[in-house]
Amino acid sequence: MVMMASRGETRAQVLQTASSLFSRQGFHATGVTQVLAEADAPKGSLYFHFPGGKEQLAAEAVSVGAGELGQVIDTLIERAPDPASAITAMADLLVARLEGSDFADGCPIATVALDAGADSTPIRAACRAGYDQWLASIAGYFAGLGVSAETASELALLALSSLEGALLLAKTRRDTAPLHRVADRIAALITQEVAA
Amino acid sequence: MVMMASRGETRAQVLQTASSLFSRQGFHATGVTQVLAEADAPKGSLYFHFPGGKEQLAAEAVSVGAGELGQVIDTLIERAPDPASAITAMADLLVARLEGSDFADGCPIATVALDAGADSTPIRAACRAGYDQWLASIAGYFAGLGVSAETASELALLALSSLEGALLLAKTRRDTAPLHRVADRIAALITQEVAA
DNA sequence: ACCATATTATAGAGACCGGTCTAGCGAGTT
DNA sequence: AACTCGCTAGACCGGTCTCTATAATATGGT
Repeated sequence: MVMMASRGETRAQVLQTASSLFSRQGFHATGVTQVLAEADAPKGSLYFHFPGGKEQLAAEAVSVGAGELGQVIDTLIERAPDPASAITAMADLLVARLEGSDFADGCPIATVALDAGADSTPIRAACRAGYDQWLASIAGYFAGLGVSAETASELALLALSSLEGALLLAKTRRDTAPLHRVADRIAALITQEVAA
Repeated sequence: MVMMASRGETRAQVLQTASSLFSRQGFHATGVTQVLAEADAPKGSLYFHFPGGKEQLAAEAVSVGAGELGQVIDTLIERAPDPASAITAMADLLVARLEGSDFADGCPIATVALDAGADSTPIRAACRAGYDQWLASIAGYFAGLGVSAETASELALLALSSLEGALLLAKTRRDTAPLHRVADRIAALITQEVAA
C-alpha cells in the first residue's frame, strides 16, 4: 500500500523540474527519466499527466519558465526609475543567474528553441509565445515613456536581441563581461532614443 | 573488391557533413549514424578518423563551420564602403541563409554552444574560438576606421550579440524581420559612434 | 455501512536507437 | 609470398521514449 500524490501536485512538480532541466540542457540532452527522477515523480505517470509525451512536457515547461522569468522582468521594469536602469537591471538579473548556477542557467527559452524548435511545432510555438510576452512587456514600458508604439516595439526587439546574444556569448566564454558591456551600450542608445 | 576513398577525403567529407548537421540540429539531436550516412562514409571509420568520438567530431565541425562563415564575413567586410553597410551585409547574409534553408541554417556555433557547451570543454573551446575569430575580424575593421581599439572591440561585441540574438528570434518566429530591424538600428548606432 | 464503478495514478516491460569498440578485410610494399 | 598499414563491417551495451496492465483513491447508489 503506497501513498499516491494528491491531484495535480505531481504534475506541477514535474513541470517545474522539467522547466529547469530543459532550460539548462536543451530538449534532446534531457531525458524524461532524469526529469521524473529529479522531481521525485513516479516513472510511469508521465503519459497520464502529459499524453503528448516529451514534446508536450517540453512545450509546457518552456511556457512555465518563460512565464516565471517574464514576471521577474515585469517587476524589474516597474521599479526602474529610467529606461537605462531597466536594461541594466535585466542584464544584472541574467548575470546573477549565470553566476549563481556556474553558467548553467541562461535563457529558459533559447536552448530549447534552437535545439527543438525546428523539429516540433508546439515547442516552437511555446518559445515564440514566451518571447512575444517578454517583448510586449518591454515595449509596453517604452511606450509608457512617450515614444511611439512602433519605436517602442523596435527598441524592445533591439534590447531583447542584444541581451540574448550577449547571454549566448557570456555562456560560451564563461564570462559575464559581454552582458555588462552590451547592456551599457544599449542602455545609452535607448536613453537617447527615448529623450528624442 | 570495393574501392576505398583516398586518404583524407573521407575525413573531410564527414567533417563537412557534420558541420552542417550539428549546426542545424545541435549536438545531442544529431547522431553519428546520421552524419556518416549523409556523408556516404563507412560506419566504422569514425573512430579511426576521430579517436575522440562524437565529441571530437563536433568540436572540429564547429571549427570548420565557424571558419567558413568567418571567411565569408571577412569578404563582406572588406567590400563594405562604410560600417553601416558592413552590418547590413552581415545581416543580409544571415537572412539569405535562413531563407535558403527554410530557417534551418542559422549560426553554425550557437546551437552547439548552448546544447553541448556546458558538458564538453573541447566543444565549448571550439565555440569560443569561433566567436573570438569573428569578433577579431569585426573589431579589426572598426579599428581600421579610426576608433580606439577598446571601442572597436566593444562595438564588435555589440554587433555580434545583436545579430546573434536577432537570429535566434528570427529562427523562432520563422520571420526575418527581427534581423532587418535590429541590423538597421545597430548600423545607425555604429555609424554615429565611428563618426565621433 | 457497504459495495460497484469511474477516475486517477503507477510500475514495469517492450521496441528501438544511441555511441563505442574490436576483430578482420583491403591494398600497397619489400 | 609475406608483411605492414590503412581502413571498415558488424555486434555490443546502455539508455531512450513509449505504452499497457494494474493498483489506489474517490464517487454514488442501495
